[in-house]
Amino acid sequence: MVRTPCYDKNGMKKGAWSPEEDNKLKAYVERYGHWNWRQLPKFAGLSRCGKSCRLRWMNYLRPNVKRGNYSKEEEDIIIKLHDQLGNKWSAIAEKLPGRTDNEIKNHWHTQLKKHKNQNPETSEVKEQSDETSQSDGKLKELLIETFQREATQERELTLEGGVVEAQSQQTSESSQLSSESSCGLSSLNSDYSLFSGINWVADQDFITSSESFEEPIGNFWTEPFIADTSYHQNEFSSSLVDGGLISSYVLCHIDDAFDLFYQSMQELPQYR
DNA sequence: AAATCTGGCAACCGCTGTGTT
DNA sequence: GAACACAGCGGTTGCCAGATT
Repeated sequence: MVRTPCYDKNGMKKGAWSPEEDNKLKAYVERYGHWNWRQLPKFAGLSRCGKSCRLRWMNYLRPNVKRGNYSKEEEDIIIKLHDQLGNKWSAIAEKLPGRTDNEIKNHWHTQLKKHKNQNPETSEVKEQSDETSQSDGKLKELLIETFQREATQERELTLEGGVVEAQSQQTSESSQLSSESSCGLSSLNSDYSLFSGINWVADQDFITSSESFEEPIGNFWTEPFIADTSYHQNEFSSSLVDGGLISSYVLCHIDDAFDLFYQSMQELPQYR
């Protein structure tokens, strides 16, 4: 099922990921964000290339990634969108929250392509008509349902995260600041010299290798996090974060979900 | 029971687009 | 505008598990 682990000439590990590697990557990204995929493995204590880390995170470790068990509705959406968009797997994945482009692509090649060949009439691109409206209606319903499910999950995460956040704030300053960076740093310029003196290295409990870093380690995590403030566009969000009620990481995902939902709705004819 | 075939999926590779210098 | 670095995308491959012979 998976490639056997091996090392390339640069000493980079390839092939299947071990649970230990998964834990390191997950812990690092959740804590510090993916501010630079190329540099990330070094700081996370992984002997992997950045691309490999990104892929593993996006397709497997990322929160809310759904695996297997495609519903009929989801398959219909994939078929419909494939008719419209072709092999734009990332674009198709955007319409199916929780599904990754890689997984959709695999599912297409292993299941839906056959299905489509067997039922060619279902794959026709229909003109704007009553039929289209009907299928768009179903699509809309599914999008709403999916969005509501995602939003519920996010709320649960928010509540859990808020408690954890509040607790960790009491015990450790660094945990508060690091969690905020999970989202904010992701959108930052990769020139991390902006943050000279930052301890980007994962905590030692995430790292088993003896690799050390010579960059001076400063007190970044106890200082105001400038970049992240630009991310919150309303006072409510900011106050929640400032108040320690929720982490900006959670807020980012909620924002993403809203954006995705809004974008999806905009593309339906009756909502244009 | 052993050998072979096939399906499914994780992961790699190479290309492209975008941003920065 | 050229050169470079990086992230992201889509095609493809490698390998395992289960099915079939």
